[in-house]
Amino acid sequence: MNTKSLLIDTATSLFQQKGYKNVGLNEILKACNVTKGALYHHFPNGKEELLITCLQGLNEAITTDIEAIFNRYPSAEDAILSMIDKLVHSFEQNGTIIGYTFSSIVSEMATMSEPVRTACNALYENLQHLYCKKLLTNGYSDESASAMALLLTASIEGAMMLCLTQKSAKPLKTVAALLPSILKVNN
Amino acid sequence: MNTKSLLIDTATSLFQQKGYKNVGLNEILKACNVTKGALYHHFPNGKEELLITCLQGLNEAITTDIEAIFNRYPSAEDAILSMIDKLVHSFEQNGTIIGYTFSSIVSEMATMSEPVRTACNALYENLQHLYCKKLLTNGYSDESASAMALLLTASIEGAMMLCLTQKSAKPLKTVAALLPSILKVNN
DNA sequence: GTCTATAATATGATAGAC
DNA sequence: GTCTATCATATTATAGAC
Repeated sequence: MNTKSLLIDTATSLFQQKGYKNVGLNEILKACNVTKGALYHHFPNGKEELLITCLQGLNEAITTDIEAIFNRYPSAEDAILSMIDKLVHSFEQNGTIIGYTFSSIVSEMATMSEPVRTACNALYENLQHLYCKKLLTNGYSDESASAMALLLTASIEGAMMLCLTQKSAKPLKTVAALLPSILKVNN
Repeated sequence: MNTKSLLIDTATSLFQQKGYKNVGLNEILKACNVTKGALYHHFPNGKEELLITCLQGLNEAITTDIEAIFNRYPSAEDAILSMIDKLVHSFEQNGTIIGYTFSSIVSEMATMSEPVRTACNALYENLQHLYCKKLLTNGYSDESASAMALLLTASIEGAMMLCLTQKSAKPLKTVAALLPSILKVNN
């Protein structure tokens, strides 16, 4: 893998786990054995530019991943439950946030940097768009699909935060257990 | 107000708005005209001790506040909607997180400091306990009340993050609009 | 209990050789 | 494109006078 991709991959993982400010450039550089000179060659605007590139990469990766899952399950309920299940497993394996959540970055940076806020917003909008599309194929109306997509995004992200504070995947599982009846309500 | 309370109030507000790492000691000190010597007299263990004290104070303030709202509305639905409404208004007025959300702190610190994680966890558990109690008086079973309390906590906290990235209170309003039917599902 | 001055360190960023 | 050495600054924390 080339240096730039290596930097992005390493930084993405660290940012997701520990947030933005908690990860120093030196930590990223050491983790992937790249020097400061190389980093500033690829990202002239430094750390923040690296973060935004990470968020954009994450956006593409998440889209690919979720679309693959959604294509396997015709039913929106099955599809979403399978997606959460994947989230639960990765949390239980790694003990940290990986995958479709980036709450650490959002809540830390949304009020601090406008370009980062925009990148985070694009990510959430894409996520909601994917959910929305799936719900529409399952007979939801335009407005109830979009409202439900927002609720899904919010409750999954919120549950992830509870998982972090509880050091347990239980909150995510509880939300998953409630979803079937909630999904039926608005359809 | 005495110096210690002043420090706690100022720091609580700044931490909620900008997170932990984004707020330097100097910023807190300057905002309330207190010197470093005074801070370290009251909080010998420095910034992290101050944060934990803030979280504990927040816990009490939130309990008082929510209990007051809940006492005004016998119906769980009315009570929770009124609570969210208060959140919406304070977001629209201030443009930042104030009140019952502390996602910035949680997601930033849960993986970094065990004492802070514990304090955040206590906060969420208290929140869920309050919701749970209210739902129980409205005829929910033990288990469906506790599951619903978790969903409420997660979806409100998640919606707050979407409000931050969208710079709009709409996500919180959408969640509020969906709540009535969701609350009916499990009761 | 509060003040100022200072320490020790870590941060992001830059310059210039190769 | 990558390296090392260095800079300027901000961070938390401490010491000691009052």
